[in-house]
Amino acid sequence: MKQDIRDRYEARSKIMKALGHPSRLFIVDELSRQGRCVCELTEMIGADVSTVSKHLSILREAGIVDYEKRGTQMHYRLAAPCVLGFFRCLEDMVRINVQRQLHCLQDDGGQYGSPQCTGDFTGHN
Amino acid sequence: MKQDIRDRYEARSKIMKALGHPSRLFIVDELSRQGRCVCELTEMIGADVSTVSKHLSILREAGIVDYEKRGTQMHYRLAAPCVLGFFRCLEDMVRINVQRQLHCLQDDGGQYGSPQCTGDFTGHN
DNA sequence: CTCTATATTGGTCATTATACCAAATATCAA
DNA sequence: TTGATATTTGGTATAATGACCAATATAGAG
Repeated sequence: MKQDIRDRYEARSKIMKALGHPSRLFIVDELSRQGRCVCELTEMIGADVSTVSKHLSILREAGIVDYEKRGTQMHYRLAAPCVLGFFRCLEDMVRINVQRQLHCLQDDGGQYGSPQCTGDFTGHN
Repeated sequence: MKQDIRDRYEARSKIMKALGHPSRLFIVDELSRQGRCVCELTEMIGADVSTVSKHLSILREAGIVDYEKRGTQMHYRLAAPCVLGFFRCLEDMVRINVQRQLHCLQDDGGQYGSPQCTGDFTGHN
């Protein structure tokens, strides 16, 4: 793969990577409802404030969130609302994956259009 | 955060994580045009075949791709076309991020609606 | 059956991510 | 100025990723 093309995918994957953590997905979801300070998000997530602050810096760096200083606190908000469009797809896929996994406990599939049953959810494949 | 809610975000983030790698984003993009065997994708990416095979297993595990055995080769195809909807958003964000970075070299921003300029793209902040 | 082409899996190693604590910074109140 | 609150950054230990090579499995050709 040529370098410029690789760079393109590199830049895109950085954004996907920023969304590839449960706490960060939660933050995006929460900020889509309303802006929040670090302390509020920390409270909701239940991790150390430094951990949450670092998650926010990753989201900032990816351009997904924005912040504004308000007195002693930082008020974060969603900067790229288009990522919310991902959520519907994610939910659908999670649902389908669960069905696939259940199905694979009975049928070992193997073709297009039916479960591949190659996952490790059975503990043995 | 309660356990069941955490599990929800965990399942979603697994899918985002699967898309958080340049080669895997490339694979999704390529498979959106046409199905491909591992050997073709390996050729295009230019990595070891075992590396590409592992990338494909991650995409399979996330339910993003499907495969079918065809003689001695495995024919992969896109199983979750909805992820293609992410690409437009990614491209827009990459463009905006580049602009933000350029702008930050001149203006140090700091408020909503303007660049945050907190990234490390300058090498010193 | 044997050889070749295609894929996957296991092993190893280097790199990156993540979590927490401690320390530093900044703002506001007293 | 001092103290309290909010946030970020540095340090460190641990876990997860990612890349390659080697070994294994499978299908088709001869």
